[in-house]
Amino acid sequence: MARTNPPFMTGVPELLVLRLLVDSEMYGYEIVRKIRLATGEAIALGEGVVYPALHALEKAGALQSRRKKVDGRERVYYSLTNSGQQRLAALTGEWDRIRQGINAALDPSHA
Amino acid sequence: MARTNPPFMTGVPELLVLRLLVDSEMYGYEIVRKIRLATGEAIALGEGVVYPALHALEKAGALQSRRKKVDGRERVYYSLTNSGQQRLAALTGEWDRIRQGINAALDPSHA
DNA sequence: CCAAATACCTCGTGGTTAAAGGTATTAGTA
DNA sequence: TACTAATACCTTTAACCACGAGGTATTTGG
Repeated sequence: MARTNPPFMTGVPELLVLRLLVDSEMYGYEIVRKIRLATGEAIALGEGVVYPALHALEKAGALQSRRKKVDGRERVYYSLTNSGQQRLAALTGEWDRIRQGINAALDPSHA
Repeated sequence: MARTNPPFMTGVPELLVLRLLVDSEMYGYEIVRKIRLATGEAIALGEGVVYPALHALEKAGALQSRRKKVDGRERVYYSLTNSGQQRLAALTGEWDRIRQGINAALDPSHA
């Protein structure tokens, strides 16, 4: 339904997924939980956001996946490719640019 | 054409327009230029973004406008309403929440 | 035995940015 | 004088993507 398009979230799922996978390979369900934790509950992405993001990133060559059975339960583990690391670097830079620009505009000291 | 949906820009035009109008009333074309300046060239919004944003905000009751002739040239000046100030406060808070969440996740110290 | 948690997935909606194009007036310049 | 750039307003089209809702199957815990 997506009542309103939530502010400031464009590109955020991709950025967070890429960032988390720097530390270690992870599976989708795990990523959903880790995003809540890593952002201090500020951002909670549903599975309907994370899974499509993972598929898109893999299709784009930024991630690779392997299936693994753990405790008789099937998981799909994702890890960063070289291309994914570059993508993360680019996205992080873009985030810093936008963030600084907005904060400069918000800063009352220019008035 | 919007080749790709640019990262991190959802809600940003609305936020910046509201913020600029705190200082003084302004007209559309002026806002377009001020946004470039206020963000240190980090963000450049076209007229095709700013004008629709102004209309939407006015329709929502966050802005009010008055026409004014300056040097024989017609301008539409916008200013914040009470409702607009509240909206700005809410959006600013939301921006801080998201920003802090993302920065926490990006911070390598958690690894 | 049954509910909740785990783990994966897809589809539809709709809000939002952005580019391109359109009109009209004024200022500068060659 | 003619032409271009700048000022100032606007709309339409298109693509994207986050989100919610819903769906399947297995395992764990009470």
